Amino acid sequence: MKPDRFKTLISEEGLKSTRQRAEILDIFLNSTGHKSLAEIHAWVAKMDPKIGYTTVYRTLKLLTRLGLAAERKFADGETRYEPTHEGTHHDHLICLGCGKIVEFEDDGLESLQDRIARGHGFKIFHHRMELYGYCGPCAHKKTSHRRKG
Amino acid sequence: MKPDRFKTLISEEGLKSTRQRAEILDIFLNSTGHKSLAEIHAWVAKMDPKIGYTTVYRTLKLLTRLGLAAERKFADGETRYEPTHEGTHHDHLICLGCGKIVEFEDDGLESLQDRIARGHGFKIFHHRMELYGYCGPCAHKKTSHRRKG
DNA sequence: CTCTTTTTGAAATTGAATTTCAATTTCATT
DNA sequence: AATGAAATTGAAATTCAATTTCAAAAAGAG
Repeated sequence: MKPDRFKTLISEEGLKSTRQRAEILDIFLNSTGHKSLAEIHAWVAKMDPKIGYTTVYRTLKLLTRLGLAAERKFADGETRYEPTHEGTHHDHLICLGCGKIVEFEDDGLESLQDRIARGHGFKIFHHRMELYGYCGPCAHKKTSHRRKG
Repeated sequence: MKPDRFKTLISEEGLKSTRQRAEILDIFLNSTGHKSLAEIHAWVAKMDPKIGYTTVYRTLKLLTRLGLAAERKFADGETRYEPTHEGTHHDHLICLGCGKIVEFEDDGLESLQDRIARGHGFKIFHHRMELYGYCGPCAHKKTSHRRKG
């Protein structure tokens, strides 16, 4: 997102465009995603140590409200933020070995959930689907350690 | 579960069978499931006000370790416990209106997740799938309020 | 430039989860 | 039934992330 677009977007909300917000947005949008508040703050602080944790917290909440960020909470309980420009809807594969998080999208899953919901008389608005296991490299490491077990 | 079976199970673990543990287990197994620690403690305290919150907490952790309980964390962030005698594997439908939680099991979902994981080189060990929406009655209420909207 | 409103950042607060520790209870052994 | 080591209990303390408070600083409309 261009700095000017953010300025416009934010003033349309009746909010003020500040150096802190611009810096945090810039760093956040260029991050890989699924970062915790502490991680994002660490990055921000590296660029500008004057920016406080609270401001990063509030800015991420703001970005979430504006639809630029999404909050996620996986099994480890940490709140993570991902930029939403990464494609609108997706679910996650999470490696129990190295912690890698992979996004995926599956139409079959979407229709299956609708079918399940209908079967129970529910109308679904959103869902959460996370698959926990081992990615290729980690699965391989585990297997080779067990060799001849 | 019979009191004696629990006594046996617990002594096999090298642990001690106490009145508190027996009472908590009894109340827990006869609950509807998906109850928070505070809710379970409230029930327990109703039967025996001397039993402390910490003991309920520790006992539920213990039951989880023994495989008699399962911890769940839905979108509201509260940790909930369900007795595992309710059928081993299932996922959840959660009503955004009344909070009702319905369990479901779907073989198609299981095979689909395997297919997705394989496509990304993952080996899956467990997953989390929650569908959020409105149950029949709540969906109906919402619609009728909107009538002629 | 001025004034009002918003934002910032450090510190304080909240609230659930977890740990501590002295007193109590269990239970294997007398 | 009595003993004593080891586990358990429960109240209080601690932890830790999330959130709020509040005085000082910054934004931006006029």
